[in-house]
Amino acid sequence: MLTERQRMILNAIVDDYISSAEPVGSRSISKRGDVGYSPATIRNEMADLEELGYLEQPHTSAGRIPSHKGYRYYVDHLLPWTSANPAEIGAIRAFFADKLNQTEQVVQHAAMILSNMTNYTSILLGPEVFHTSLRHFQLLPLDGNHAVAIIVTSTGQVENRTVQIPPEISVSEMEKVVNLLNSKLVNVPLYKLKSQLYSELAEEMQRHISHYEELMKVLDTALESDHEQRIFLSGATNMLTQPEFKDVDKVKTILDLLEETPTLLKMLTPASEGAGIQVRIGTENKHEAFANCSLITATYSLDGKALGSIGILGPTRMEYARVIGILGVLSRDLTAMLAHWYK
Amino acid sequence: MLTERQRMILNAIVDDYISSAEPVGSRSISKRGDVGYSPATIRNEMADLEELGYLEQPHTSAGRIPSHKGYRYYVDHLLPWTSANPAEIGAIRAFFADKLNQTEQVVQHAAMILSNMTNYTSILLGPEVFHTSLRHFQLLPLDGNHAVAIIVTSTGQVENRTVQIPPEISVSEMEKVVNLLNSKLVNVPLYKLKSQLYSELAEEMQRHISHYEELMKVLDTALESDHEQRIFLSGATNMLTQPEFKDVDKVKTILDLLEETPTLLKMLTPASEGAGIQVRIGTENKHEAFANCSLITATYSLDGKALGSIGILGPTRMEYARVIGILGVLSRDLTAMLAHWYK
DNA sequence: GTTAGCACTCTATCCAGATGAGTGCTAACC
DNA sequence: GGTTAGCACTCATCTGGATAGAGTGCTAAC
Repeated sequence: MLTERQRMILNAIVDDYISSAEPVGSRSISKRGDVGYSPATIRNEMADLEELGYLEQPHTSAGRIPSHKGYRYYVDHLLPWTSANPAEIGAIRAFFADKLNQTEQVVQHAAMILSNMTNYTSILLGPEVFHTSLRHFQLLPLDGNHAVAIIVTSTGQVENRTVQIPPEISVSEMEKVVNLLNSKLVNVPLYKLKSQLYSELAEEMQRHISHYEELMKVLDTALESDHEQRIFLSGATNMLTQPEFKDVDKVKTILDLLEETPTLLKMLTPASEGAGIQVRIGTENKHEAFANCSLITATYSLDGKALGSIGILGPTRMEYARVIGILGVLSRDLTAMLAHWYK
Repeated sequence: MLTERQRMILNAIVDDYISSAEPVGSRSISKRGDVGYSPATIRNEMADLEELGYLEQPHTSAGRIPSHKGYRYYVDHLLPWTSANPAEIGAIRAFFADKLNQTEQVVQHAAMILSNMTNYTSILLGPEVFHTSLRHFQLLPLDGNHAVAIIVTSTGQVENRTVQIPPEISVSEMEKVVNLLNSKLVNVPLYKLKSQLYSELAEEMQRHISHYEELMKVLDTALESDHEQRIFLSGATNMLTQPEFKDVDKVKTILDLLEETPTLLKMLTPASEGAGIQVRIGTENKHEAFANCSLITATYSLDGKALGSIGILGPTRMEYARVIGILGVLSRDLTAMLAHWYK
């Protein structure tokens, strides 16, 4: 258990280090207006805090920098969990007032806004497939052999896929099948579409429709879920402006990881439903490349179900308070907008 | 006019520098098996080549590096314009055999293949809007107030956009209009859709349809061409592995430019139709940030019209021969595949 | 409990000299 | 005349030592 003074000093050190990226010494802490102690006193406390594991010393005669444990304590106990400041809130609101477009575009632009505002890297996960269902299915013939299968989801996303139509299947038959699908599969979650197709419709189709085999093959590819979750990245190069990443090799491992969609997906998937804003510091992110990074994530939702998430990636020395404020406002607004938009 | 020996020496220097990224000296050229002259002779020629502007010296006692003019000469006159080697061709072919999906996915994956094969950054421009026309238009109601406008193009791309439907417009009226559009606007190039709507259909609609004003507003947004051309980037971080970009600041200006879609678009748009493979060296790219980069582009087409283009961005010291070979094979195959796919 | 003072530690920076790659020039060679 | 060996010269880079400065830990005084 830390004393009040230790908490204050730890707070001051983290704050200082966040803005300077240099080890902070006892003198500079002592000189701050809000700290009424001499450097010597601060030094004693710093030695204690180091022994407790909250601070680290790069070398004997350098100042202290917060350890991961120190950041963790800072985030959990010292951070002012304020909302974003009015100017920032204004910018976010203006963005939503402006862009009442389709979900995906909003999400994409939100990523840009975020990275511009924070100067960190923003990662957005598009509306999640698991919680969306089929609203409408359609096949548009392109020519004799091909058609576009169009799937409209409950969140208004449109997925499309070109399929090959065997010549022996007639247009009228195709139409019959599409109607059947629309009457039976609407409101079924996307990821269940295929199993549902086999369990509920196969029998009926087999009775009424010729060329059953070929048709099923077409539908199978049409409903193929390449619904890979969409990931929108913005401001990846902001990493390059951080002094801790002035080493090209280090930054490369990070940027490479950012190009790996599956990894990002795993990272952004919230640990527990509705956990609100999560902060993962340094090695708490499972990846070695992110050992010196922190990731702050929030989710946005529709009908109380998490639809996607928003993440900000920066150095462990990150402006936690500000980012958390902005993320909070944005995720709330995104949720509100989706609710209003899709009732 | 260069002598044969000068050409050979220039060729050797460029080759050497491409693989080493270090200024090359007379001795190392002399030691190559295919050059039968002593360092002194080479030095004399090098001095001449420098005077002619083909070589540069970073400082007095360093070796020579090719100037932009030198690279240009190399590309125009010395380069073996061979095709890619069998292994590379095999990899490309395997990719096309595997991925007979929709155009956009193919393009996206092609970008990845390219950057992996070359270790440079690949930039692909998706099928171009100017040369595609409307194949089918459709409005799918989502709820009382919204509908998804779906535009299928002649190349099989599907664009979609959510629009707001004023309550006073009835479903049957909407259907009438959609049918009208499909009968009158099919095969009209996308970028002409809106003007055509006003010039050819406005009058007829005004006569037959109530709520004309509101309807036009809906159609106007529905046909809005946010057909921003799609750009697929891959391997942007490969830039970081190049020794000439070990300076974080330099690489940042490049990566930042890569995030600017409009700039890339301008760069990748071919200077002249059907120009085949183009090589832009250093400052020939209009942007300062690319002063030390070269961009090699090729186009792929359908019915003889350029549909999109493929680009490889690397340092001016780039493996021109190899990249050109690979790009040639890929653009031909992409063209062939599109032709086969959409007849 | 707090603070001033001081010796100590360690890094970063600067400078001088050594190193070596590579050139340009001259003179000799074929 | 073209080619090459030899040599002096240049210049970036590397090395090691000296120095400055930031910051600590400890002790003693307040």
